[in-house]
Amino acid sequence: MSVKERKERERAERERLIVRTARELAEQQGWDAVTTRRLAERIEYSQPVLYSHFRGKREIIGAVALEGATELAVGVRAATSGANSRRERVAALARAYLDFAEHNPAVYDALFQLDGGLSYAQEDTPEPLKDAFAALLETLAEVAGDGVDPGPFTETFWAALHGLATLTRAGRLPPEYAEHRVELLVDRLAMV
Amino acid sequence: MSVKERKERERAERERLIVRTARELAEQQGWDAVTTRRLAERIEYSQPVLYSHFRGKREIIGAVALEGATELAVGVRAATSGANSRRERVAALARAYLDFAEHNPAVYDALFQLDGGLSYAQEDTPEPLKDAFAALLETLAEVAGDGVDPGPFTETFWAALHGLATLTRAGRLPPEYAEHRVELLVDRLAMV
DNA sequence: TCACTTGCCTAGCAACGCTAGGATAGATTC
DNA sequence: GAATCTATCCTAGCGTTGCTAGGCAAGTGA
Repeated sequence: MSVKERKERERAERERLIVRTARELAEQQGWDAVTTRRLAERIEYSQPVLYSHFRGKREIIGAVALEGATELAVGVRAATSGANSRRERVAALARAYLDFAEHNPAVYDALFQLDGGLSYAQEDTPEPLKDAFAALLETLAEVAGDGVDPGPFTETFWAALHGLATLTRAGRLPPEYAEHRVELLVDRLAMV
Repeated sequence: MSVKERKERERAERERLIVRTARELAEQQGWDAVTTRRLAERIEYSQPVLYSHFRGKREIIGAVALEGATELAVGVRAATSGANSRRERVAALARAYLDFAEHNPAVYDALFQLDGGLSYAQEDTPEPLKDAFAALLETLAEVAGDGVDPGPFTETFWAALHGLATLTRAGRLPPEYAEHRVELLVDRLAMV
């Protein structure tokens, strides 16, 4: 049975290779450059191999998104755990979120801009996505304010961060006041 | 010379037809369905005719975006002009913005999600885009708060609205608390 | 009437996502 | 050790995309 196990291991390894390569390619040249042909060439297999691991390009994007969600959650928790006041925690959360979006634009797109075939905000939502939201909720719940439901409050704060992240990166917002905008968000939205 | 004038008129008319048709098709079936072939068929001309008006598909998206920017500005100004208090004006602005995004998803995408080849937040930014931002600024400047630059404040508020609009429509936010989220944004961000 | 310009269409290119079907290499059986 | 069977992977190709070259025909001016 060890032959079968070895093959399964190799197969899993190749799947990780596909996701990693897709991510690298997307970060280097954008998702438009991630074609099935180019991706296949980079992993040194033929195109149809991709389809033995994923239903299609969409599912590959989804796999990158899930990887990103896990990292985002880790990043946010790491940033907030080092802060001592509620105000500092919220600011750290905002900066960690925007940093992630800035330094991993392709992954961020896979998560929140592109169609990766994932379901959001539902029962069958994949665990990494739920957990990323939970990471935000943990810090934001304590600054929602009296009588304000932490869920919708987190959603609103998150939406604001998402707007800043996407509009800034798309060149729709001038970069000079970036820090000022974050301060505004933290000081006004959070009840600290 | 009247022959030449007639031809110019007809040409301008056909250009409007292209933009209008692209917009209709995009609203009906999404931008993915707006292929040059389908678009050409709908306007009852051949594909290359499109390229005698626009450099490519991107520029057609850009044209739809500019049309949308004008309408968005009109909508926001109409909504705010009917409100009597600062609080009401900001709330009306937020609702008008989100209504526009909800009822014209394809146009909204052309404006803020897709690449229409337009430049934003710069000197050479097309007038309709500048004016749409100005429409937001007019109402939001009066609630920025003491010592807060209205520009970055408007940018921040806008980003929050944009986040709500896109995440809601993409199914990333549950629809049930939509109104609650708007209230939060208005009550907290604006100094009313 | 003839030349010329203008405007449009047919046909085709390279690249896309995805798939059918055949070849080959390895495991299993006798 | 030879034969068969299975699983794995590749070649080739389909239909579609954005975009363009080249030719035809209708209308303009001499």
